Amino acid sequence: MTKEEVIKEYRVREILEAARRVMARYGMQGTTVDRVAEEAKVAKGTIYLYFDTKDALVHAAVLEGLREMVAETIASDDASIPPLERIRKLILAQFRIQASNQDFLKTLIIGNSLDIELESEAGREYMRVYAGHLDFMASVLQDAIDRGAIRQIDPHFAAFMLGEMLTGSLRRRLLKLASSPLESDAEAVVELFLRGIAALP
Amino acid sequence: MTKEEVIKEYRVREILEAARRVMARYGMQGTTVDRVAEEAKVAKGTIYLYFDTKDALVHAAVLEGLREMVAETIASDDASIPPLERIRKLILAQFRIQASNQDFLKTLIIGNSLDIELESEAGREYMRVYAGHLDFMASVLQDAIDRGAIRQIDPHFAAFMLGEMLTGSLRRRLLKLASSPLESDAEAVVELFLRGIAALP
DNA sequence: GCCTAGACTGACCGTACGTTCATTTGACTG
DNA sequence: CAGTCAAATGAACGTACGGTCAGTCTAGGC
Repeated sequence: MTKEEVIKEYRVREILEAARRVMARYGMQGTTVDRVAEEAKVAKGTIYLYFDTKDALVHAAVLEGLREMVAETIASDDASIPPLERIRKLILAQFRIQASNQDFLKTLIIGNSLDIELESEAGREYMRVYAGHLDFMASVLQDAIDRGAIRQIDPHFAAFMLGEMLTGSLRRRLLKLASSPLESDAEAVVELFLRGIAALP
Repeated sequence: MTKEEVIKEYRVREILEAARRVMARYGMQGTTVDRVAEEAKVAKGTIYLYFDTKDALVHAAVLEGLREMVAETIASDDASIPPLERIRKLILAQFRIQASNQDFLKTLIIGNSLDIELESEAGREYMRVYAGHLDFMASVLQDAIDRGAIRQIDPHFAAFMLGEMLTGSLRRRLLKLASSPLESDAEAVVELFLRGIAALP
């Protein structure tokens, strides 16, 4: 009984890891059951002994990946140090964790929705539109820096982060994680960003 | 000649708008040529008179949508007002623009990579993991607020934005928009975020 | 009022991929 | 060593969907 469960758990783990490797290599669209089977070195039918559908397989693979990352974050926490230092440590820890899961996260963060290969004409065209927008915002920030209105900061970095906060606000709303009116989100982003880039006193 | 071009342009516009509506309703995965044809009230073959492949169609539809939004942003800019006020206006304008393109953006921002229906058991499970993580980060921030180490700010909002900056850093790197070492990004995020939530002097 | 060009149609085709299941394998038992 | 049975296999199936093309329709010229 226990032995069989060990074997089963081992198989499941093998398959889930293979699924994440395939996802990382071929993207969400290119992740087929055939490829996962080949990567896990089992027959396609075997996968269906452990997962009802392809969706269930992908679901389990992603969920396990996320759970591991969340657990790692919490494990790195130390509530005994001063608040600001604690926050700082947590941010740095999450950077480290994300970096070591890059390949897996890649499929969840980019490529994903558009099945866009970055190195394709289509991909480059999207990037041109996006980069043009970032350039514009960065130039506005650079102007503010030149006039001493905000502190010295990499304007492209700041422009990108602002964009992330903006789409993040929309995402938060769409995910139903925010019930407050849109205006208060907008004000909060203005506040957070402007303070973050404020000129040194 | 001119008349034919007008007709052609009209058709292309109709089809692209239909494509965006289908994308908004069914998500990227559920966007089929049959559905776009039905939505545009033309036969499937007609679409192939104007676009070589499905990818080209989707590409054109998304690109046009993005370009319109970028153009609207720049149109709202006023370089004659003081820098901080100018940045503030731009942020608010982008909130407005994003809000009026919600349905279209939805497919690009969420759902997308996982073809996850938010109202499914799978979707809820992802959200539980994610929300748990946000709760943890928010509790750390709440602790800092209670101790007067940072200013009064909605801790869930701040936790979410921090998460956006973190995944944003990774995204920026994967998009090859940043060449700087990971560590300097991490430091810059710490700086931007901690200043943004800093206690009032 | 016929004729032609070309816009438009939608039935059809080929393929990729998720899922199934009859058959084989091999570990354990008596 | 024969028998048993669950685990594993992979060929075969069904279907959804991108793409095609032979046929139909219509506007404009003569």
